Amino acid sequence: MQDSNPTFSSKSEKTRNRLLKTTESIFATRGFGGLTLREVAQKSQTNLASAYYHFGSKEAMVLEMLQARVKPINRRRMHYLEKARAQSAGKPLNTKDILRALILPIGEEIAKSTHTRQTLAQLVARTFTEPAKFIQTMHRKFFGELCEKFMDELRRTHPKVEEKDLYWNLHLSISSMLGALAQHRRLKDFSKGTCDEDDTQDMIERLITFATHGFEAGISQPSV
Amino acid sequence: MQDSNPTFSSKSEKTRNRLLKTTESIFATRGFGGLTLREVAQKSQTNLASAYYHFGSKEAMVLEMLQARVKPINRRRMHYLEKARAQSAGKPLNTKDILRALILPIGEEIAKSTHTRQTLAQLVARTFTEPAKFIQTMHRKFFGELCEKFMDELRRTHPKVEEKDLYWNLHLSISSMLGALAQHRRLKDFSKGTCDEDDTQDMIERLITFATHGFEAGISQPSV
DNA sequence: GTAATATTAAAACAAACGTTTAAAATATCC
DNA sequence: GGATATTTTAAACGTTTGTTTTAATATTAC
Repeated sequence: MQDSNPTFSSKSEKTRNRLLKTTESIFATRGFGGLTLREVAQKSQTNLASAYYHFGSKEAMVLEMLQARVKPINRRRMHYLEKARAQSAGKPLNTKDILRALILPIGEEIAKSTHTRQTLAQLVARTFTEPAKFIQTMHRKFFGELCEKFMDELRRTHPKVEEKDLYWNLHLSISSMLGALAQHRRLKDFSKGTCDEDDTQDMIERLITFATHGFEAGISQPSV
Repeated sequence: MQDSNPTFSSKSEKTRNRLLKTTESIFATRGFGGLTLREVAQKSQTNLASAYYHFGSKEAMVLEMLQARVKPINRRRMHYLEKARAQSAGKPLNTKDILRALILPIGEEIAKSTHTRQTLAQLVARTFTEPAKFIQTMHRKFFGELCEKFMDELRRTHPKVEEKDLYWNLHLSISSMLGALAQHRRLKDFSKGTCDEDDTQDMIERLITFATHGFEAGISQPSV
């Protein structure tokens, strides 16, 4: 078996990236079960076996795509968190600052291009509803650590609030974010054109406000 | 082709219901693509062709299961809404009363049995992320009317708030509900045992509080 | 340029899918 | 209880799936 992660080639990298890009878009719209390697290969203008040459299996291919997408977003989340703490001069952060660090990076990624705008919202949301085991383990691996970092920050901001309440409301905040992302396209239809689904900036701001006030209402002793 | 909806039989109704029950549980955990008729038939202790005899196709079977599940929940939602309005003596309802009517029926259904507790949360959430077209049309059919009823009530409560803001925050409220339901099982793992996933009553109350305050923070002129 | 390697391409594999058909078994009705 | 309609069963259909194999084609190194 060949090395499934060749880094020395330059030409093939393009095929590889085309495959990943197609994988992303199909996985986002139809999920793991709805994604077929033949369609990915065809829409990437290459062969079926080529996908196997580069990734070894369907699972490995989707996994690699997810990692490539999720990692930079989580990096930016940590970046925002640390930046906020640097500016706060040792004082605890606002709930809003913490949740903004959680939500904003997704908005930035969505706003990057028309491609990601249509895709990433569904993609991220899908990783949470997909039942495939490897996605769940990936999830734990990628988000477990991140969640603890955010929990630490929330504990600092709300030192007298019970652990259980913090977990629950962080959970609800994350859920609202993912739910909103997953259903993003449905809003336009649902509001009969009143709401514009393309206004990413607006959505993110609304989400942050929504989550912040929901969070603070859910903990018994709001600190702000 | 036989009638796919025989109502005069009594014995076969049991097989039918067994098929629907199995369909529900598998669809909830693995989605439409992950559901196979062979597995449904096997776990229902009957034959593959039997499923075709009763429903005609995979799509029709899942659709019938969804209708049977969603309809009573929406009925209870309307019931709560009308009850609240009867008690308010013509005055506009609180935001919380409206959102409670939206959220509570799902909690009641979840609390009904251990079977539904494990299943329904995922099931409802999945109808929103599933890409299958027939689910989307069903969705519009079942929830379109309901949403307008709730929008009417929200307009009455917040007469000076812009239409767009109402839509957005109802959207976010629904999203947070579905997101929380979809990820319900993950909370225990995520909180390392701090939170009990089985406490449905607690979850529903938290959800209502979260959504209500998120909603009211998102509209420019809160009326309460 | 030639040998070695990395990459694509075509074809075939077994397994699993939704669906159909035809016959056996069961229940219902007079 | 026999005729009729209803339900269950078993077997097969054609497709499509993920995966493997084998050969052809680019690319790289010397």
